[in-house]
Amino acid sequence: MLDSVTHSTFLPNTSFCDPLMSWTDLFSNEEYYPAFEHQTACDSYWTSVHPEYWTKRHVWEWLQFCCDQYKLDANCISFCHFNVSGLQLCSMTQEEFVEAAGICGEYLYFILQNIRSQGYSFFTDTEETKAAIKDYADSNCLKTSGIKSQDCHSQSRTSLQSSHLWEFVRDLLLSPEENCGILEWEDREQGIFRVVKSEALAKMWGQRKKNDRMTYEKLSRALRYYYKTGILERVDRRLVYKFGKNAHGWQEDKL
DNA sequence: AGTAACTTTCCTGATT
DNA sequence: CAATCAGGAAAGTTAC
Repeated sequence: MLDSVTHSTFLPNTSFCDPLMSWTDLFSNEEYYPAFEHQTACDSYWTSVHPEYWTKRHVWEWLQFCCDQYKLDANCISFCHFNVSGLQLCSMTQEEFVEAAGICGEYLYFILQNIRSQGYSFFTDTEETKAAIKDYADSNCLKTSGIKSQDCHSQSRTSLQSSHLWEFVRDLLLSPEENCGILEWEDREQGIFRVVKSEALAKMWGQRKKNDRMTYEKLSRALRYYYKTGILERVDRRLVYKFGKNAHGWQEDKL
């Protein structure tokens, strides 16, 4: 059951998710406050969503967190460069980060890559990563005073890290805000869904796996292997799949 | 270090 | 014709 509630309960909006106080202060200036889409009904905080699925608002929340926690100088950050979705943010190179935020950009890039590869648990989970953060910050004359265990969450173990394709697909289906019409339910009760944007799906999966050579052809081959194990069942229609008896966490009444 | 499960890559051929 | 589906084969990756 635990793994079926992944993104929605990944992190409660508590502790370090101290809201928009300093953010508002920082960006009360119009020119640094580009309009981004209004938060939808699905009002998630950035920590509850994988970076690739962040909305522009999530990206801003993340920047705010970084500024607050790592004492980054917000004046160094060109916020119009970060008026992007999570998908776009994840495709930015280190150079682009530096261009957008100088030395802070380097640090932001480092933090983002760690979140992407290790989940939010990288903040606390191992001494190694803590040391890595400290080393990195030290070598760049940045403060790490904000990185404290109490800033994080004991329950931050989730499937963010889980890289199984079917779970990725399931979680995307369960996140209407993030999936951008890439996947859609055809029969919610029976677990039948359709791949609407096959290339986008492959791209997103490729980003998750850090593999820019991923294609829908290859992704679909992996999906077909699931027929054997009962994770998926065959539906004789193009781009249509159905969760099988061994898939879990997708059913509405069991979430 | 070995293994098994899972994923990626490539391929041939069929279907839509 | 292009996109997709079906799987076999083999190599690569990851978790334990």
